[in-house]
Amino acid sequence: MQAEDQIPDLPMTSWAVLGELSFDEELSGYDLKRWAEQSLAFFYWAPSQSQVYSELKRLEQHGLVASRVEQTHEAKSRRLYVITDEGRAAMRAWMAAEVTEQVVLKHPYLLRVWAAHNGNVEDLKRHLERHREGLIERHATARGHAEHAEAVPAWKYPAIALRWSERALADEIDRIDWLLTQL
Amino acid sequence: MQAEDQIPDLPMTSWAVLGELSFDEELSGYDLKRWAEQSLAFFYWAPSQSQVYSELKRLEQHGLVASRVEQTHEAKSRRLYVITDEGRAAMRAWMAAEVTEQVVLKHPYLLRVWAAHNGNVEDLKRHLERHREGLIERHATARGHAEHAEAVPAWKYPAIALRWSERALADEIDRIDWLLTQL
DNA sequence: GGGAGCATGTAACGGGTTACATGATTGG
DNA sequence: CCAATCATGTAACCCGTTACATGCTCCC
Repeated sequence: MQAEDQIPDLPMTSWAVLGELSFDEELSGYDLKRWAEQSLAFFYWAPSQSQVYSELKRLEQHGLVASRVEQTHEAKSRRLYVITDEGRAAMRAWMAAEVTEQVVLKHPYLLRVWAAHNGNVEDLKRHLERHREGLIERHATARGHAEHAEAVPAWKYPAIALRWSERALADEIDRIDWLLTQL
Repeated sequence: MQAEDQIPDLPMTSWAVLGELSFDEELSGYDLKRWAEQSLAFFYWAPSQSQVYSELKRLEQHGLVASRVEQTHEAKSRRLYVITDEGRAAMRAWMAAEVTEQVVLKHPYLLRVWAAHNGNVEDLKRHLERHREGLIERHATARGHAEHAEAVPAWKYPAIALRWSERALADEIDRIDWLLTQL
């Protein structure tokens, strides 16, 4: 009776891809990659193109997704994937199970702050300011995506995740500003 | 004249280990691992034990560190590493160069928030609350380490990095609380 | 006509993890 | 005496990236 026992052992990225398909749309590897860049990338990861395809193969081997080939035009086709009932059951079980994975943060800028006695502090400040500029942009992008998602009822939870990302980026900007006062 | 050209091409974790040795203490692989857990782990990563040893080998092959064997007791020895002048030069060049690596965040809880329509929201909330408890603990630990580091002048920058981590964890806790109101 | 975007896939590589293996020392 | 900690290392494995390879379609 324990759902956990039936959870197939997949890497996290598989769950991310299966999660995308759990929104019940028929999507190609290409679609999945682009969508991941606009949502998952903010709090999880943007998988490489080649990985999306290999994860789809893996999921299909496990019977969690099914595919068909669509003949877009005479000499062109694309493979479209849908989640199966097994896939939906796996997602449910995965959601119910304890979270065993750790939150991973790898912050190359903080590594340099930590080791700042090896270099010039003004150089480091310039690096941080450039980082800050990128964050401002990402923050605006996250807000845009969040607003977009909020307009679609089925995307309630993606919208919450994107608002979280917006907040996380705002917090990160504040902390960069704080860092600049400390250096 | 461009320092960047002379930077050996090493994975980030190598720089983390070399960075530890840049504080001019003679340390064993075991020491390095433990210290990483207490500082680097908060904003970068806790490398596995086996990796520390292999990174040290790599660094020694590049001439960035040097080692000697200390005979602790008759039948027991440990290998102690120090940074070389070349290693110090490499660290300086690395600090001056543009930061090309991306900040990596992999948040398994947010992935589940994003895909929350697949499961029970109450389950998810419970997972988040457990996560919150862990964060409270980590927050206290970070503060302790930061206070400890602040007492040592040579650890000025590690102390700043740890204070940053303390703030990052406080922000993360606030965002979890916000998430719980939204679900 | 040409460049941007659509679209899919393979192969090589490597960073990093887990598991295995071993054994001494220290403190309760 | 026994468990925890100190201490080092190897081997297998795999996730994920980069680079390579190919070719169509749409729009300016």
